[in-house]
Amino acid sequence: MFRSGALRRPRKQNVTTPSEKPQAAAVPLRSTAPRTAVAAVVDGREVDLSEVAPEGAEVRFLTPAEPDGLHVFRHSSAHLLAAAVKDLYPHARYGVGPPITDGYYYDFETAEPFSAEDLARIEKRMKQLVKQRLPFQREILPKEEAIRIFREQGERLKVELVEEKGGEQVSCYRVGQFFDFCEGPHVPHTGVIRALKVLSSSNAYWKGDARGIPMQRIYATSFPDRKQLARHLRRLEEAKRRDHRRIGRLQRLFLILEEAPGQVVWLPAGMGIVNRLLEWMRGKLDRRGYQEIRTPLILNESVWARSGHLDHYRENMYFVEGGDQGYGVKPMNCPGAAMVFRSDVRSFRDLPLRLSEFGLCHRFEPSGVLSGLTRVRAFTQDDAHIYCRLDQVKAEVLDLMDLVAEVYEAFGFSDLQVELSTRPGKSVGTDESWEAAESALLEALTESDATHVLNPGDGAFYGPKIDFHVRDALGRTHQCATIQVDFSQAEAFDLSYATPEGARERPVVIHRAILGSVERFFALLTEHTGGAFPTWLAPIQVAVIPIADRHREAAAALAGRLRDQGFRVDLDDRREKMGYKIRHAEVRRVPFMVVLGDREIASGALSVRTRGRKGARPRSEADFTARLAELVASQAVSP
RNA sequence: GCCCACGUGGCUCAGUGGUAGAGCACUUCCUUGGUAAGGAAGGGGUCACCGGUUCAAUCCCGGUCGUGGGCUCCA
Repeated sequence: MFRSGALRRPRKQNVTTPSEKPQAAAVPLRSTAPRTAVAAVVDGREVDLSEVAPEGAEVRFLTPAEPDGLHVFRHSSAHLLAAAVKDLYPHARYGVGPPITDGYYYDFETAEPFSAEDLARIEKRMKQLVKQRLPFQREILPKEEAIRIFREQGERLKVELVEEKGGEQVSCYRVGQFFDFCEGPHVPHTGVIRALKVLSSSNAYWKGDARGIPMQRIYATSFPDRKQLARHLRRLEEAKRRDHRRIGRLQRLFLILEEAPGQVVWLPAGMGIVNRLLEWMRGKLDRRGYQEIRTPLILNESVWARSGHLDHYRENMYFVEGGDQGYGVKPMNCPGAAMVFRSDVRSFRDLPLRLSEFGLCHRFEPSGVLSGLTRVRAFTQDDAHIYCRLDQVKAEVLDLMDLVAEVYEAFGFSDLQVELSTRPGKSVGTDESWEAAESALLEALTESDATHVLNPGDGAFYGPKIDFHVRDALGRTHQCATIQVDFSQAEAFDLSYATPEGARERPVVIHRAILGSVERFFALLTEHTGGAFPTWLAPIQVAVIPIADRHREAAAALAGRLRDQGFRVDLDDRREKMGYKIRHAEVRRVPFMVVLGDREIASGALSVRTRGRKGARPRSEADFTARLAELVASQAVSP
């Protein structure tokens, strides 16, 4: 518990609560707020409902139904979490506790990490505090006073924060016995946090500095009602169910060997999907004037010295020796592409030169960040380098945006978020070229009607870029496609082309990946579809299931006919019950199951079951194959 | 890389200081069955690896490797 001195309220004369201001004759916002409001925006400033709006002020109320309101709600929940932790573990010093996507966390400095039992206790305590409907009370006090209080309480982290961030007057909040440095606003009382769940704990560092103070972070979430919480928890379950590592195991798509951490072993089923995916991409690239190349996996160190990787990327690279020469394993495909460009005399007539490469890149990632197919040490980039003039950038980017949309829509990803990142502090290239490139990107974005977010100063040192984030079936976003302008490569590799006047000029390079890493895209697609791959990609498209031994011959004949038409068919003629085989196919998410028994043989029709749908419908073989062919040809998203 | 947890048959996981179990999967036999698991029998594990403590280690301790979650979305 807090020592008594710390508990004492700051003396009255030091406190300026809004209600004590002269204009306090007016009524607090709360009295006119809708029931679900958690805070208000008065003239653009977020405030507590206990505050009073000045005459004629513009007032808007925030509810958890909107992002800003939910933010306040979760922020208050974080305070509640810290309050519970301080009740139960008085020695835990509290750090920071912001709301995050889907919840909030709070960091504590403790000797011992929190166990699962601790988390359960904390959740229980939080719920007790909710029942008490404790008010969130704002207190404004002088900086020195706040520092004194936190120092008395032994909260050295808070002292540090107040010293760093506090103005002359410092805003703090009290909820029950818990007192925290915080700008607010907050919900009126803990009672509104009706549904909460403590999720997990893990390690973090004070201010994110791995050399700094280790902290124990507790993740939790909260909602204004239990239904929403239940829905969220169901979604978490669903995410687990769709985990590409689980499905990869179940459907025998890929392996990751202990002997080769961070690298993927593609099994036949997964390899087939990847191959079909890449063939499909190749078709698109052909039509858009790309020329595919393949460059060496390992290149002499001199190349990496020239490209700058040796200076800036060394710790992420693998090196090998051959003879007395040192070689670097490529972490990116750019130098190879640059050498292809340089291998011939280029003229302005050759531009834009679009060189694509499905290049296998190796990057030494720290062991702690590896994860399934999403964070690996070896991956295939669906890369391309477009060599063009600065004035061609816009047209190329427009074409790329079109390609990105086309590719992602084909898999049912309709929600693409676009980010434009501009020149960072440290960068190469002239002011004029940056300006031209940035405006080319911006114009392309505008013309393609893409709503985008601006990330000023977040571009690469060699040029501005556009990143794409896709939203999957569970509402999670993933960074995939990227378009980057590069002013550095042409210089580093002395690339040039002949202008109409016969002069030599440096081309601008556009790097771009559409799928990003093929491995990561595969993971995304697996989780997005829950393993129910669209028919054109599915490892097995049809499971042919004979009912009894006497139907095996007809089933084999049918399977043969389907295979002759190019379909991928599994003939399940094991001596098992039909229901068992149906289940087998359903679990593997085979798009179609065709059951063959006496009835089918007599009628000549097929009984076709579609995955995920109970029962079967009769269909003529011709209809069925026509339907299959159509699904494949159109690359239908479902089934 | 750092912190925490975990590593037991192909998979999911139980378990104990006295050289190990379940379900699924697999094999064989019986069953010939109408849209998500028929029955029986059987095979399969140096309990991740290396070292230590102990009469005895899968279990306790240390190390290594691997896996998982996390490592600021800034009061």
